[in-house]
Amino acid sequence: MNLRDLRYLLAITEHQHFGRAAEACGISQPTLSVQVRKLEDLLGIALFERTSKAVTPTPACDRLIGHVRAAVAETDAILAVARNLRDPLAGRLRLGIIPTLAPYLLPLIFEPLREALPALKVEPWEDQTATLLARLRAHELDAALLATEVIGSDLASRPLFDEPFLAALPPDHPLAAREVVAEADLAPDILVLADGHCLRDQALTACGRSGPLGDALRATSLSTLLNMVAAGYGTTLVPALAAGAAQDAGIVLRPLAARTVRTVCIAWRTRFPQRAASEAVGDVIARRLSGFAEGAAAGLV
Amino acid sequence: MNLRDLRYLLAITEHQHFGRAAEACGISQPTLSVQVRKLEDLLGIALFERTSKAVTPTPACDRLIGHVRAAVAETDAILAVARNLRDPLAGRLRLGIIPTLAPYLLPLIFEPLREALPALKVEPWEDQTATLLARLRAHELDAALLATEVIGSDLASRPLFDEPFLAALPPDHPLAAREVVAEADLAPDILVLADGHCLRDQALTACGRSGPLGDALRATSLSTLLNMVAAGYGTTLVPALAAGAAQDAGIVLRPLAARTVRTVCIAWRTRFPQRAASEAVGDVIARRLSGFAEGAAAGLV
DNA sequence: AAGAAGCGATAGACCATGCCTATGATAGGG
DNA sequence: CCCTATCATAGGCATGGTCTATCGCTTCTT
Repeated sequence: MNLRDLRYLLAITEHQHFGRAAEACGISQPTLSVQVRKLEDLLGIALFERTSKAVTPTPACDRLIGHVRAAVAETDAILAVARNLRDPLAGRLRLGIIPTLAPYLLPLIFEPLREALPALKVEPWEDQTATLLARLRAHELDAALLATEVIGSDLASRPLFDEPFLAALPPDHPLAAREVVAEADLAPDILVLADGHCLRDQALTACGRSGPLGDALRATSLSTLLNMVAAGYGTTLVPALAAGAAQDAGIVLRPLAARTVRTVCIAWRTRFPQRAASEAVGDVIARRLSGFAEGAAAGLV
Repeated sequence: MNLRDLRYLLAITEHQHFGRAAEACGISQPTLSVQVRKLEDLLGIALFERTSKAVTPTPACDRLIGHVRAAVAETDAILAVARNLRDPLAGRLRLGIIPTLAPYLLPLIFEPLREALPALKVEPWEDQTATLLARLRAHELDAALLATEVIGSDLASRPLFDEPFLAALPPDHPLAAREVVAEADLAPDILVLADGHCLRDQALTACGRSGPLGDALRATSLSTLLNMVAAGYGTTLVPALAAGAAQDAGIVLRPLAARTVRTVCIAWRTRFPQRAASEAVGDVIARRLSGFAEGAAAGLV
């Protein structure tokens, strides 16, 4: 059975006339006759009572016509919904973001995103890198903002901007007196996040420390970590986007001698059909944060 | 858009695998790939994310799939309903019956009809001949039981059985003493039905009367007419099927000398597609009433 | 690390089917 | 009695759905 034939059927019931129904369908009258005859043969029932005067639906046709209308309406709905979904920059984009980035980056990009991609509903999801990648592979996320390059044939990534690290010191810390702090100087009393945070490894690598650390020194969130530093428990490296939050907590920030940065990337499945959406989101973020690294590294107290 | 493609789409979402979905659809895998690709092009959106490992519906597909299921379900419903309607001796038959026949014939044929045509739902409709014919032509009835032959190229009819008339007399009427009553003897004080009833004209013709009649003598139903006769207002001719009702009313019945009958016919539109149904109903009625005329005309008190 | 296997995409050939124009058959009207 | 209107039929054409064979890619295995 063909949807086209169902539309023909509706046209005939509406016009009660083969010629005019055919015209309404944009086909010739013989074609309409043949197709309706075929449909009648297929269904095994007569659908219309033909006279040279009028064409009347049979009782059987009356019984069927409701379902016919419903079927045609549903297919029209398919087309209509598809038309609305056609814009690749429309719909929703489930965007994973690592916890050391989300609270500080999101406020900056919400408004630009809404402005540049009004039809795209970006749904943030905060989790650590490994979890984000797993969810990305499981199709539970469409893209993810990470501070690490993504390797693997099924996933691809693209750098968006560099985020400098800053030395975070208690106000009374000896290093707070310096204009610039060397990364290695932070090593002795550095505090880091718990396992799983990419920031933890990046901080340890930057300051050249690799030995074991006491459990008490592992904060579960950057916010907690900042509070611990402010309370004098030690020092740490903070990503520049969190500078404001760090200063609010009463922390002294200093540029790093080697100007260490981490690169924020957007990652997606290579087969992701709405790739244009994740590309566009990446563009908006990159543009919003262009030049951020230079300003952040230089312009601090 | 094609219904077949929608079924393909459902198969893929179910199996998440082109090869197995193709097998389930009874087509080859390349065909399925091509058709789905065409559907995606038509809709302008990607429906599946293909990997060598898995085939995952896109969010857009998730949005559409409900309508797809509904459309396919409706077309399946069309096929199912058609299957049920295919048997011409199934479904409903709107059967018009004249008022002087309906109350007396219907009790006799209901059970035989149910037995012979269990799938056919006969829906009786009681009206006078002219109205029945109009409704028949307007496709508001499928067949009609009349006491007149039908003329016209759009309608056809077939005799089913002869129904004798009987003389209906008040118990104390002079004619009640006779074994057989001549039709013409009823003329002087005959009572007839109101205009529009075929029985009215038939009774008047039978007894040879044609002059004007008083308004008071025109009953609006055979039941009322019988009560009027029983009350001594006059005489009439009753169709034999109403004999029982007449006797119950206290009327004396006598055979007629000329054995006048009326012929009950079934009428239908010549183009009526379910003609087999009306034919079958006619057969059942004719069989049930075969030999009725002889018995009714002879076997009365 | 290399070969094998599984999977979807592509190419080219075939044929079913929907479409058209021209014509026929039938009924109704001037 | 012809003429018109209507639906049905016939034959030719083109689109498009289907097949088999093959490719490209990924993944598993040895």
